[in-house]
Amino acid sequence: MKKNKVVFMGTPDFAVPTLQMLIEQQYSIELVVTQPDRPKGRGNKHTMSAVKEVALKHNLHISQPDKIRGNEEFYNEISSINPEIIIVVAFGQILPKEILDLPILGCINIHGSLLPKYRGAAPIQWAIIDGEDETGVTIMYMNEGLDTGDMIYKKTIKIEHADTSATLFDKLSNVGATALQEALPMILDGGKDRVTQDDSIATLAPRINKELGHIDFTKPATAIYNLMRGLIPWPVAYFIYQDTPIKVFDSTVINHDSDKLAGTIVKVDKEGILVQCASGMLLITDIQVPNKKRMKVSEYIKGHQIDVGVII
RNA sequence: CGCGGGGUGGAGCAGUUGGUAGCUCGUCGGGCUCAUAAUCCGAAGGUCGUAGGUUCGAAUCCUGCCUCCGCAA
Repeated sequence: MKKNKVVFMGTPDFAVPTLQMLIEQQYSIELVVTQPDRPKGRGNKHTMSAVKEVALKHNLHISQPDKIRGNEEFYNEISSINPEIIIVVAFGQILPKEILDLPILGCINIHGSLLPKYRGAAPIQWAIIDGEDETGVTIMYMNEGLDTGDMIYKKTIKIEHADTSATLFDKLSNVGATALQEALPMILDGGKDRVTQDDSIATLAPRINKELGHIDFTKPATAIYNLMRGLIPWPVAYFIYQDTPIKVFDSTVINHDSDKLAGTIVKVDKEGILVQCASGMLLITDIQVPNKKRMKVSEYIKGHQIDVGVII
């Protein structure tokens, strides 16, 4: 039985495996901090975070401060607990210095990349978009910088050709939990093996936005394929056909070229929509148009027309 | 009271001066063919989500209900 007093901070699905691991390992979780319930979904119903659901099920104390910075009430709440360690996984807010300094063993973060590469909000997506072969998680001490703290443990996994951000999130959330489990003894021992990040090889993984999903067919087919899978499940890559944005959910890279310009629709049939790119072609097989759900191109063309020769 | 779209033969869609329904694909039968996912001929299959209203008459207008979905990070 581990008696160390832990505060857990996290919000989405990604953080759930770690919380469950801490529960199973019988750490003394004094408090779970998560984002407030937000209006979400059709009809704007208030929905609790994935972490809150788990915390409720295990009768853990929950705190949902609106803002953490400058929030005296929350600071008092957490400092009165006097935690030895604070574990932060995809929490969604920057922690102020006074909280970082609180626990004697430090604030620990699980980051979804092999630091110092891909610091920032969207490390998993960018690793895929950049066509990386592998990525992983890093267990690190938090400081005031953006994912710049000392590292204590890493775990690497391969990025499969068919991986999307959705599948990789899933994998890494579990890898993150086991990585932390393996790293905790070192941390509880004072973290003597911490390694400083080499800032000179650091890269940034900024927040993803919708516009990033607009496919530029003057890029190589492979790059577009990587962009597509990196933007699943959100915001999803798209192209514009006759003023209608069409999202691309799946496609295949074809390794030879037509004699058409990049961006030209070369062929349309039940196999999919074949588009010439800068190098190679992309066979688009799964799409979604506004107000419709995702469907195969073979289904879509039964009721809609897509003309060959159009440049998109 | 967040915004919005839809429910029509197996699938995807069309059907805004209201007059009992069409298209593409698929399915079935047949022809052609060494053969074929190719092609040709033919056929089957729909109480137009549901309850009610307006009307001589509604898939098409109005109301309630059920139900599916998209956008909002």
